[in-house]
Amino acid sequence: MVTLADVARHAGVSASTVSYVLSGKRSISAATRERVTRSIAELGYHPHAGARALASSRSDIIALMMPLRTDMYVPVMMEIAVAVATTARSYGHDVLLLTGEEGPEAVRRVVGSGLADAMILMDVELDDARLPQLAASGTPAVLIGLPADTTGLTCVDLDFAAAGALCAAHLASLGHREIAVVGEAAAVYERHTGFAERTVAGLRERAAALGLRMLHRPCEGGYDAMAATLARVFDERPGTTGFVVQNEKAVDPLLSLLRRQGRAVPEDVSVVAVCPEQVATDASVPLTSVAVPAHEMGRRAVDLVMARSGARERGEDLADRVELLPPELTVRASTGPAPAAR
Amino acid sequence: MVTLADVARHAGVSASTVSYVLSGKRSISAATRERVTRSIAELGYHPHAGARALASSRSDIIALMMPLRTDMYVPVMMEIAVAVATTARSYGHDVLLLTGEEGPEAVRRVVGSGLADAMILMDVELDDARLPQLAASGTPAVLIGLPADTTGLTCVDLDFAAAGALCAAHLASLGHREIAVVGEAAAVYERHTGFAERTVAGLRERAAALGLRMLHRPCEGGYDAMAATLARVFDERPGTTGFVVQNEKAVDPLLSLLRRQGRAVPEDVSVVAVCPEQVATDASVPLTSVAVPAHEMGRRAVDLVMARSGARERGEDLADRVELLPPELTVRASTGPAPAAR
DNA sequence: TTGAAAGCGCTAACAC
DNA sequence: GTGTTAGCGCTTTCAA
Repeated sequence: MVTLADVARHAGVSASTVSYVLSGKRSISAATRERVTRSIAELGYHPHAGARALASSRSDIIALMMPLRTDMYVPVMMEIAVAVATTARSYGHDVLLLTGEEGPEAVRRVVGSGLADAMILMDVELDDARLPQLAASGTPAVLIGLPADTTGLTCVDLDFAAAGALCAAHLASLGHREIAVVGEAAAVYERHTGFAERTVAGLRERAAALGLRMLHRPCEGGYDAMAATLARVFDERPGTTGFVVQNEKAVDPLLSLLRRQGRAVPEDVSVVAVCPEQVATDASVPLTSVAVPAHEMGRRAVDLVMARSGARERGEDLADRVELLPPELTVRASTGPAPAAR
Repeated sequence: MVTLADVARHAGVSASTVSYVLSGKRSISAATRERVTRSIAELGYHPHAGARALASSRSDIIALMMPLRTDMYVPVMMEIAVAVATTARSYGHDVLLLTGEEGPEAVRRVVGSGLADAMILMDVELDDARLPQLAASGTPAVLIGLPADTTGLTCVDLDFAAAGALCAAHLASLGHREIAVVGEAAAVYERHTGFAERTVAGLRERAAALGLRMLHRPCEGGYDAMAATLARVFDERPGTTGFVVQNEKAVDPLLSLLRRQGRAVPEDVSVVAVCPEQVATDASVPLTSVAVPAHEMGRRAVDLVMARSGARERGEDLADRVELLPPELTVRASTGPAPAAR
């Protein structure tokens, strides 16, 4: 193995000089830098990660904790993870992948061993068991999602309440008076992941303000579950002309069922979705939708966690910071004027 | 920070004894082990990962390299990644997440720095640029997917050729004589990822053997692309009664379009899919399918890479090993006797 | 069954 | 602008 000492000898300088050329932490003459750089290339030197971590007590690794669950829309998780990994690289960091399986213990293990020096948690629950552990460790961390108590925490998420409000306002502006919300699986609400509730709260509030009647129904997703939900909706509110869907697995079934029932979209019924862009554009009717900005969320999470790490090294202490990304509604082919208003 | 020396002092033993209690590499009296274990717990000691890696030159980290692409079915990638992470933990290892973005350079960096001591590559292409780099580094590695030349490599994958053959045989046994294959996006074939070609090859061969006429058409997926593909198929082969789909994004559109055209599944047309179980069971008609065993692939990849690492430490050298998982066809509601045969 | 001690390769004062 | 040197916390011979 090629070591720093080998490079130093080859370049005719001391070890520390090589180290400083690499870290840029002190000024080096152009000539020396040149010689060292050349030696590094010639010998094919790579600094040993473990040795560096030991000496500097920084591993340059961010741990990313993912949920194991399957009731969430997986591509969003994946897009966040990829965004985290690529953004981390742009900061010269790598990403350690942890699954939720180990639970709070993983936080202790990874941070206690110095394996990672920062952490990003995905799919945070309102009352997440990992948070006390994290707070106690003092590790710079960023949550994707919003827990009940954000004191001392940094969080990133889509502003789901605003997203809900946006959907309600859009349908109202088209003259719809009765709308139905097809939500996530009941388990998602029971787990209190937060985002689903926040969307519904935003919808409800704006709907009330605009004088809309609104019905909210959780839905497991899939064809059969959607069929049952849809039947119930039209049974209870035959006058429903607008749908808001926040459940990727319910999108295709919903459109397919409406078609089969002879309800044209958007002539008879309008549909707005809260979902990733691709789901909206790939649907049988391109959907008017509020995008879940997965990539942006991953990127911001890394930006924030790096800022926190930097602050910590400078001895600053950071205030809580909750960053809610503003939703954007894109109008496509699935929404139009309410039938009565035409 | 609590160090090994702290534990040793607290337990009244030497540092090496603590180390050996932890590693189990030499026998320790029950009494001593007990004292040491207690001290570790009391002090809340966690070995420093960097120091350990430096002294032992093993990081206990497996690097997992994922593709960045979006034309693959993402949940499969994700399920493999989660399976890799959880299986790795059962071996006491962690997983470093690399995206394909850095390309071959990532292999050099991660292995050269001793950050990871083994590697798993996903979505390997027939002529993958990372392979020479890997071979040169001598790092224990396992590929998920099959390159053109597997000399000296360990690979895991579904036996897609056998999967194709199984689909052809199933349709033939039901009396179908003309079948159409809806494949992955053209880009997937152009990239020569292998799996798509292998499925088609297996289909073609068995179809020929059983006297089936077969048409193969790549498809981008999504509603519009599927509509165009379907029109062409029935235009060229009006007698087509069986479909094989290997494209998750085409499944729902295909079923939806057939329904709209008044072709009942499975009475008029049978459909077999090569896809994850969930896609098959969630479809509007539960699909007869050959599952892509994502979890199993991730798990086996870790098993094999750990075996390779172990062998390397014992100085053995391993022969090539290509492990093709046997496909299983599950009959559901989307296939039935060919109309003519009823 | 246990201890002593020599590194592993790098960083970061401290000198000049 | 550069060199010297003392660790960082652990593993592993070597010795007892």
